[in-house]
Amino acid sequence: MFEILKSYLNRYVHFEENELLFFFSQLKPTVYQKKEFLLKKEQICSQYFFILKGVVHFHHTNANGKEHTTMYGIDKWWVTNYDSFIHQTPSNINIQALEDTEVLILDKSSFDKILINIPKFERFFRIITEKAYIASQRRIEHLTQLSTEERYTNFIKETGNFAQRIPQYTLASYLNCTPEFLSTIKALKK
Amino acid sequence: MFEILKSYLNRYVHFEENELLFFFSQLKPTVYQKKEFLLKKEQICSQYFFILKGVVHFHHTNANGKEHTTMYGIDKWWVTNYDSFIHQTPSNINIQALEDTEVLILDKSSFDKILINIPKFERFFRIITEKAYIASQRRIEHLTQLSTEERYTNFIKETGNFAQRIPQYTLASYLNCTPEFLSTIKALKK
DNA sequence: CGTTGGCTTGAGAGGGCTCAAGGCCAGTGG
DNA sequence: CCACTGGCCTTGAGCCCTCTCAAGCCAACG
Repeated sequence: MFEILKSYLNRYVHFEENELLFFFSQLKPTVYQKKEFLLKKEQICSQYFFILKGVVHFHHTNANGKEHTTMYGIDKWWVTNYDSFIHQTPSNINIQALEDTEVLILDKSSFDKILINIPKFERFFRIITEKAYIASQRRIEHLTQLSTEERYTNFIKETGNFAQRIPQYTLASYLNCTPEFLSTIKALKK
Repeated sequence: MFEILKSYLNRYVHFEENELLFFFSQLKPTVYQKKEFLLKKEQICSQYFFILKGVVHFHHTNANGKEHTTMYGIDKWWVTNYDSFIHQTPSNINIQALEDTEVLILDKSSFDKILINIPKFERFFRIITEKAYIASQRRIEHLTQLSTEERYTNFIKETGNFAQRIPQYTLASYLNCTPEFLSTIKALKK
């Protein structure tokens, strides 16, 4: 189970065996059933999740009462609500499993402890965060530069058959359009 | 000149005097005139900028030949094109001064050297990056959840009179609308 | 096998765009 | 020091992309 994570960690920073063992000792393997919540709105997010297998989505209900997906998390991603996790403030979003999902949980207190004990993990999490930031910037570019149809086409191109694993209404809101319009786009492309 | 940066650094991580001196020794004070480029598209971004005073904007020309501002940088911000800087790949955007702008420049090679010599800076840049990421996430929320008018009102509320320091057509593209429409919105709000 | 949630289809409406023209400075050169 | 010019902002008309609302369909699940 830790093998997946080990190869992931070593891709960015080289860790010694004892450092890895200490890190792994802080992780709690957990399984969430489909539709189960990893984090609920208003809670303070005290966990960093490494997804071993499955899919989650970040979502919240906006001012007009519509559910809006802001992000997906899949296999081999570290995910958390950064704002809530870092600042220990109430979350403005839910994190919910879209499939049965296996994760490794790192508590905020363990996270802080690891960073103090093994500075290399500062490096590791800096790099992870940089990648998340770069992805976020690309998302903004897509939202502002591409038409809805282009965003859809691009999503399919980049993620392959991932779209078949998620409810279409979540994808619509992720792409920033209505389910009806996404449906129309799909019909046009056939 | 380094006093501003010193108080900024110590806000996030406590540094010893000698660590700060080493860090400062790596920085190159520079002034860019209004309209001068800090980075041009296609160049590899090899510099991290700390803005002491002034304003810059990140922009590029999109497929339809329109200039698009993706981000502003102001006093006391660390800015760079992360994607280009981290991966040492050609930049897809320009960084250009909107006013005469004083910066401290940190080269990629110095950046790498500092991180190796003083691991505390890993912590510092992790925290900086987390903040940039959180801001980026909030920007996505605004783009997807708010109307153009709400985005404008919100921008004014959050930045005060900053809007008066920048050309309105750059703000229009930052808010993801046309200059004409932004002009209409402003007229409506009087 | 009925119910419920998600997807599709279609009509009508509107937010924001395009295109075009006019006005208002700020900067430049004579 | 003034006239000129080019860039930026404004205003308006017409249009289109995407939304809202409504109805029907289908698959999954109790």
